[in-house]
Amino acid sequence: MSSQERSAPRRRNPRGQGQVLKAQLVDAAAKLLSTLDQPETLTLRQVAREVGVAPASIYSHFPDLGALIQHVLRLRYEELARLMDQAAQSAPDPLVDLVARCAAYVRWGVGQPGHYRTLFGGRMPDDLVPGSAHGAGAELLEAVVTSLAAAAEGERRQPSAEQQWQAGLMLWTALHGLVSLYNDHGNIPWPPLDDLIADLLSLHTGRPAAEIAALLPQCGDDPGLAPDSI
Amino acid sequence: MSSQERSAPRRRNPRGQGQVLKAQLVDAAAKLLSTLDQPETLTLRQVAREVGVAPASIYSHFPDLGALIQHVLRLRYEELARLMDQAAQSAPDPLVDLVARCAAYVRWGVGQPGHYRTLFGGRMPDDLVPGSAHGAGAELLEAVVTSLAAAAEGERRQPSAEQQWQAGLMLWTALHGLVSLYNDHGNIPWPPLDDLIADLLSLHTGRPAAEIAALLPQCGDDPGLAPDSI
DNA sequence: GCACTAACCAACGGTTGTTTACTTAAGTAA
DNA sequence: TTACTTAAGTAAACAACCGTTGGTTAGTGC
Repeated sequence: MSSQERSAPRRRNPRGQGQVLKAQLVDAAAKLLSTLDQPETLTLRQVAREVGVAPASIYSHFPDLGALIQHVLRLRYEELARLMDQAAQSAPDPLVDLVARCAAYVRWGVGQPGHYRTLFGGRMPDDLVPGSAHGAGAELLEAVVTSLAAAAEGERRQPSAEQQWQAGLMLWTALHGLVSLYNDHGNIPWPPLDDLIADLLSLHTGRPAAEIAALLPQCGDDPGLAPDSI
Repeated sequence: MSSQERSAPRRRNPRGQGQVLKAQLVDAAAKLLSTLDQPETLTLRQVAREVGVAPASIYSHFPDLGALIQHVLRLRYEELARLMDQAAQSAPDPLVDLVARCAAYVRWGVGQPGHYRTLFGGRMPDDLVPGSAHGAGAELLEAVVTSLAAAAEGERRQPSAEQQWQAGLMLWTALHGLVSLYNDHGNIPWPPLDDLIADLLSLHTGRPAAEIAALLPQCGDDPGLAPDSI
């Protein structure tokens, strides 16, 4: 697994290029976080080994291990938020917006199980997860609540603010439960993911599942960002 | 936290009472598993300290740390299954059965966050979690699927077996997401738990939330087992 | 006294995060 | 070219843990 056991003493970066190692450290930590069975067992020395550098060298770029992890998590969190916003940015109406947003959420979570668990699994100490400090993805949640409420316009009865909030919460918990169990229990026979997303959104919007399914963006649509950054 | 630093060398148990320590070890491990922020970082030496015993003494009763943890998890799993069955055993009809079962699940999960995470959080290595080896609470899931299908009898269209399975899955993911997020993110303003349960079951059964809420057993009903065994 | 059981002590080999002191090399200015 | 400065990274050590083992002690009941 490790690229180099003890091969070359590693070509040192030139004078002003100290940031190169920093980027390598971030990439390696991200890769390990998403690869490890238990992301919270990420080790400073693992990162150092992955990059091929001495453990102490990390302290030139991050004050401690926690700061490195926190930096990686912040990047992932921003990536997810950006992805959801991009998915919804050209939506012609609130329902499409909601569907695109939720589909992006689920697909990102299923596509990156390690990162998802690390961000939303509640495993990391709270002060390490960026969103958690402000309410665990509060921005994402609020966007979903807003979209859901807007999509529910024109219903028979206008729900109160509390009801809107509760409905959004329920939707988020359902999305989270779907991603979590889908990721953690691959051994049970899951239906196609898109069917589940459509079914879930159908339940929470009251629209027929077929209508939702027709609105689901294709998997290849709007990748948002190429998988270059790991 | 630890009861005794290094006080007395611990009164030795009498001749035939070697099992006393075993029970104490199980209790201590269970307590630590439910208390620790990261249950998977449970340590043999932590258990030994909690009981006030030398680390090596554990090996008289369990072959290794994994066996001890596995034993504790099996107990918790059986406790949850028994609790759900007891909650539903005197249900007059499938809907009440379903509501009682799901309410028991959620309440147990919310009442014992550490145990719930340990069992269903996907944190432990698979071979340590008893249910996971056979499909992660497959029995619980099947019971829910059955109840949900029975409760949906008399609907307009009879769903196919696949549809029943998918509906049960969706219900379980929703329950799991609710418990997980409720436990992990206490900082966001949650509505009363019973409201959420009623709302969730209302979505998944198509019945009015008020009807479900009326069926919810009171919190004190049928404790099933006293909180004696930790 | 003797056998047995319950539990202990000390150690081994390993891991971890972090610190301190040091080396090497690149760029800069004389 | 040579000397100086400073960034980049290393090596070695530290103290704290970990799971596990082998051999040992001390009480108990016959």
